[in-house]
Amino acid sequence: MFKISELANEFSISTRTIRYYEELHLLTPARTDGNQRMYSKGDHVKLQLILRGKRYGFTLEEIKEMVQLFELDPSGVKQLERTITFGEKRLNEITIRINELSQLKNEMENLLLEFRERVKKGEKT
Amino acid sequence: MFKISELANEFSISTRTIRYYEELHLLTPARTDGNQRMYSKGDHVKLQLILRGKRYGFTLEEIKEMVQLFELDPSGVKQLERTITFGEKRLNEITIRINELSQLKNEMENLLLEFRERVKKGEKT
DNA sequence: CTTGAAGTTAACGTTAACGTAAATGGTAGT
DNA sequence: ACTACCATTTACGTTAACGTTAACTTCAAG
Repeated sequence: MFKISELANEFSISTRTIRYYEELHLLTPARTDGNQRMYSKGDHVKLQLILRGKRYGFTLEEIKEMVQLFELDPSGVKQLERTITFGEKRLNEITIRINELSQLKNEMENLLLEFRERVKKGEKT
Repeated sequence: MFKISELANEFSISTRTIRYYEELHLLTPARTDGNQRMYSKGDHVKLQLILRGKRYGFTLEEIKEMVQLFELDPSGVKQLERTITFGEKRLNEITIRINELSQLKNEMENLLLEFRERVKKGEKT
């Protein structure tokens, strides 16, 4: 169990941000006797997912869907199948992103090689 | 050479967006006799880079630096070395992102496997 | 040479994702 | 019980990244 400031410190975000995620129903911590938020290990994992999602430009709304995917315990098979379909879509998007990023990486690597060549020649002449 | 609406259509963005990128000095198209914007092949490439950068959550300010990296033709060796250093930093960031994304991909794949197992069992009993 | 589509600048509007401040309540150590 | 610090809600403020509107100009087709 974590207090809000503990999470904030660990992830280097503000408590406001964490409470904001609760406003959007991305997190739903339990409360203590005195009405203070108590975050479980599961909340901790969810917050990690949220922050990771943000780093790839997903909106909080999109992240909400992904987080819900991780917390769902669908009972009916119909619901399960819809969940799988949605998950596969997300997975495809992510695969595309990985490929694009790899391409960008290659472009930058080539660019840097060119530059290093130029430095060499500049030094030798 | 492209007109602004041609670029907008090709990339499915608004002309306002393209002009906004010019406000931020991300693009600097030439002008026709009648003061209309004409985009070169180089501008076309830059716009691709900008949109790709956006998909990974980079801000336009950050993208500006990356785009400038691609258009720089540094003459002095000192400047070249600084450019390389900067490029290497960016490259590291991108590598980290690729790794994180791959991890997320694995997690989702496992999740989907679990779900598919559950569907199977649900069908068989 | 007119006419409609597409271009221009300037300026104000909008939304997501928080920041910040105020007023107040809870908690832990002495 | 006092102190210092953390928590709470409410509400207004801020910034990036455009959208939208207005008032006009330029281009291309007939």
